[in-house]
Amino acid sequence: MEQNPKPPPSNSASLEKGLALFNLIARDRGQTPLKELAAGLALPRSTLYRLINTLEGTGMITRLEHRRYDIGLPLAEALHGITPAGQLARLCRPALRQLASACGATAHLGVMENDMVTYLVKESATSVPAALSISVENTQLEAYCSGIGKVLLAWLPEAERARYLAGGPFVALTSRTITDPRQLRETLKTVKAEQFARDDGEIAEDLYCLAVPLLTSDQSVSAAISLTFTHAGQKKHDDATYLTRLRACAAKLSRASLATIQS
Amino acid sequence: MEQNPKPPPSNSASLEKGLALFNLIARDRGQTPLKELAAGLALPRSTLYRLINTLEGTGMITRLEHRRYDIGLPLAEALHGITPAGQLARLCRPALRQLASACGATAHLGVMENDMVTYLVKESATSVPAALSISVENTQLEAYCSGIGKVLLAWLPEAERARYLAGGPFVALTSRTITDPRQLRETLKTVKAEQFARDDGEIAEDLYCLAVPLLTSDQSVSAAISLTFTHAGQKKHDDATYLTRLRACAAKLSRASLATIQS
DNA sequence: AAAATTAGTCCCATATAATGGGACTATGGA
DNA sequence: TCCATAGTCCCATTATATGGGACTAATTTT
Repeated sequence: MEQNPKPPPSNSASLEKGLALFNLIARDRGQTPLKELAAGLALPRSTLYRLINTLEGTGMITRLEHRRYDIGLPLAEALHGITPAGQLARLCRPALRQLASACGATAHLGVMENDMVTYLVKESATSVPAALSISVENTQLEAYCSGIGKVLLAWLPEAERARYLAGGPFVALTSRTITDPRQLRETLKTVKAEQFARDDGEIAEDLYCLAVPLLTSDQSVSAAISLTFTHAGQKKHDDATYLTRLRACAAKLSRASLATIQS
Repeated sequence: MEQNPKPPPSNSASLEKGLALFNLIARDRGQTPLKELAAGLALPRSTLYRLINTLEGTGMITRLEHRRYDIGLPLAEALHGITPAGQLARLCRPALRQLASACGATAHLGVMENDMVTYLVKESATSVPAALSISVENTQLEAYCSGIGKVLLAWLPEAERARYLAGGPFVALTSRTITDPRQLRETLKTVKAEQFARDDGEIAEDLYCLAVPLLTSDQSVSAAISLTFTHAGQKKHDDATYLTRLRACAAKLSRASLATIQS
């Protein structure tokens, strides 16, 4: 019941056990008594406490009353200011920059927040065309009319998507913007089937954009990336070429979000 | 060059090594190439990479380009929303509640932020006397006129304290408020010498308060705790009695902030 | 208040599992 | 294209994590 690629690549079992324990504590935050928490790990008492003590000694966890444990203050200090979104941007930016430069276009990374797309990264090959000033890092845009938005919507759980589609109205930003919920639903179906989204002038007349998801191990989507061109501008190749590059980039980035303690 | 109490209480060496490595990465955030970063740990390459891979496999770290490593996305997600102040409050609250109840008074925990005291915890034995409504959790009060403020000022590095004292004016809140920087400086000297601060009606006529520091292993101060009584109210014992309890509580809480990876 | 249960520590013989030397391959800079 | 260094893999050795169990401390029950 391990992963297919490589059973155990090369690891340190006791480190892994200790981290698994830490992971449990970090998620539980002192709600559950240790015994119950660690039941799943099936560690002998002796070993369990040895690990607990080492974790505590290094500041990863603190012991609170009633046999409960919580994240340690030193760790909280070391990780102060770290947010999932910030970290995602940090980890993905170099690859997006490279993608943008290789394709002579603008690359974006976005996530869904309150039914809007938040752009976390924007990297451009050269100077940004004027039309592209609509997207700014750490600001939001509507989801229904952008490539990234459509990808994120397409991978949403069905219930969520239904709620979103019912929540219109979808204002037309250009003559090509999809404003009919039924048509949007069909489009999203296609997006999911084809594993990419296209925005052909739906957000601004002269913008063309291709987007693909960043899939996690459980096939859910954490974020999406896109390549945007000005129509007038330099779309030198056909969609397939750009999609290949986008997907290569997505695959590379997905690896970063893969890992978590299993079992 | 270990701690005095117990040389190595009982630990898991490989877990410790792994966490020491993680600690370095978490503080460095990909600025330094691995080799240089881990130089101090003196680990053989083989072992170093085994640890790195295990850390990466559990989502603690991510590998980025140019032999650099950063905090992993899964960890960032697990620890999202955790702040040092929040964690400090969380860890200390139970002990302060107990202290308050045992002393029949109100207990506070505060830290210094931008020359003001931020109150992170406020726990009262019974219903809060009206005079005590001045302090509210997560809001700030001036430092120069409160017990906690004076403790925090007293343990500040000399340069910082000088800057603070030069930064007046110190507005009188009652007839007893210390408003003269020179007198305040003397008071702080006494506070440091006696290891506690007293506020006798300096912030509000009928409030009496005793405060002690939460010392970390390096003798710096992260926070201070206090007991506040209404003068009219129930100060049943003399200062010494309350100070003993305050200090016992402080000692207990200090342990929580002690740990960090040592060299 | 005493007895019983459970948490947490300590010790130590054993063998498991981390170690690290070294060969090998990938990567990336020049 | 070459060279240096990063990173992987393998394996014999033994250092080190393991876990049983005795023991103490802290809680809870009666």
